[in-house]
Amino acid sequence: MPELPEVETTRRGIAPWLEGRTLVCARVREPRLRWPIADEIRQLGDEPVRGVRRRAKFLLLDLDSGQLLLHLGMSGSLRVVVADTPPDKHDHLDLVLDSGRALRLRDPRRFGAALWTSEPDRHPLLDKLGPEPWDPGVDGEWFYRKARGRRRAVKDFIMDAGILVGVGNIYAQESLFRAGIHPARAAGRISRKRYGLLADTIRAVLGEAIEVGGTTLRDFAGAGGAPGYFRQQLTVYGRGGEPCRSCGRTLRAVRHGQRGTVYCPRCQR
DNA sequence: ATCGGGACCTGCTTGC
DNA sequence: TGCAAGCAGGTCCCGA
Repeated sequence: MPELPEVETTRRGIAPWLEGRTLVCARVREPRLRWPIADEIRQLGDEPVRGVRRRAKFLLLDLDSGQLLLHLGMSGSLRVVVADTPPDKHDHLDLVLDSGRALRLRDPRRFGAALWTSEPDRHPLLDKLGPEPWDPGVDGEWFYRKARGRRRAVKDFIMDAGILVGVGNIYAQESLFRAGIHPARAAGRISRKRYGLLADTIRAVLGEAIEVGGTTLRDFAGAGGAPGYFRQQLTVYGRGGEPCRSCGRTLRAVRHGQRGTVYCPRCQR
């Protein structure tokens, strides 16, 4: 479900309910997520929430004793609920607040995570991450240098969180279409100029998706339950076999690795 | 060093 | 209508 725009939409939705409030306790119903829910989280009590930030697709809750990291994986979502609301089958974790509300993590596939670090922003999983798409220096020249000698498909390259964070399967396809780049083209065989366009395009696509509250697929909704509206702006994702909105040619759907990929064989080279 | 593939899960859609 | 296969937004880790 969540790519960067969905995570950022979630962050904006939950932050006003958390910041300035005190976390009273955590209730763990199912600790078996991608990694077991950290013991430190179970033992939390009476800690003011100093901030709710995002790094890549992690949500970071800054507390005085350390930092709680939440990842939504493929199917995770966060809602703010009245604390005694009966949990759904897949509601694995509640962070109970002094306001009588709780931040509730739901994740049917359990690819998500709830982790802990006593050193803010220094969890091992954060250390290997590349820059955010909006970080200064992420431009055509930067991509071009990073891609030197690489033969792998540019789609895989831009989805590699060690290179750049925040580009998942939906927005990789959308960005490559808008930039006119074939998803299977070798990363090392793209010019500075085209990478410059791609860098701008990735920021534009992600930015537009954040502005409209992300993409609603299946059951994604923001923290308040409102759907995201980027779905209406998807140009290639999920449209294999349908006509290209730019040239009319039939969009091709292929499988690259294990992931579906749709592109226009005429507009993307 | 770089890469491709498998693995982790459940639920919904599709096709026989 | 029932059942199985296929597919889904992420990403770590392994072996080649």
